[in-house]
Amino acid sequence: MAKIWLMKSEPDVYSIDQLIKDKTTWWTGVRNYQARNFMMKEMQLGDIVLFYHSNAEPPGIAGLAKVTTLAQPDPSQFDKKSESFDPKATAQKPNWFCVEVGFERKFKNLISLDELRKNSKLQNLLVLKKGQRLSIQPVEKTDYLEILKMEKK
DNA sequence: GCCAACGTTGGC
DNA sequence: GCCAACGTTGGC
Repeated sequence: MAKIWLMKSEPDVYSIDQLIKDKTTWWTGVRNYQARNFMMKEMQLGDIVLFYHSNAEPPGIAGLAKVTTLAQPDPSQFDKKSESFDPKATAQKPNWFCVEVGFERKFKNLISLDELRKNSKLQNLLVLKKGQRLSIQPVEKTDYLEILKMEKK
């Protein structure tokens, strides 16, 4: 069964509108081991992605994507010009991996962090926890279904 | 292996 | 722009 994930992106850097244009994108630049392990070890084809706009006005869930290719070495770790360059990584022993995600649907209205907070049914949602900086988070199915309900309101 | 110092994230 | 919270680094 497909798992559900929340993936953060700063819209100034990469927004859901850009994903609409690109149709798919490699989720490069993740440099946190926990987030990497989710992509590397747990994500499966067809997993659902809640596309979250962080550092945005307002922050919130902008729409849906899905995992279209399993984890591959993140090319940005080898690119000296990239901010995500990792001098310790080699082609034989890459340190970082990324999946490819494809656009599914943009919500008519962004579901803001504020709205999510106000929904008392979403107490398990990690993004609502104080100090939760992890850029890729697992989401429980019940929470996902509840979020979809919020979209229709 | 501890932990202080530092860098980053991300809401506000 | 501020700063709390967190992850990582590196000296010991």
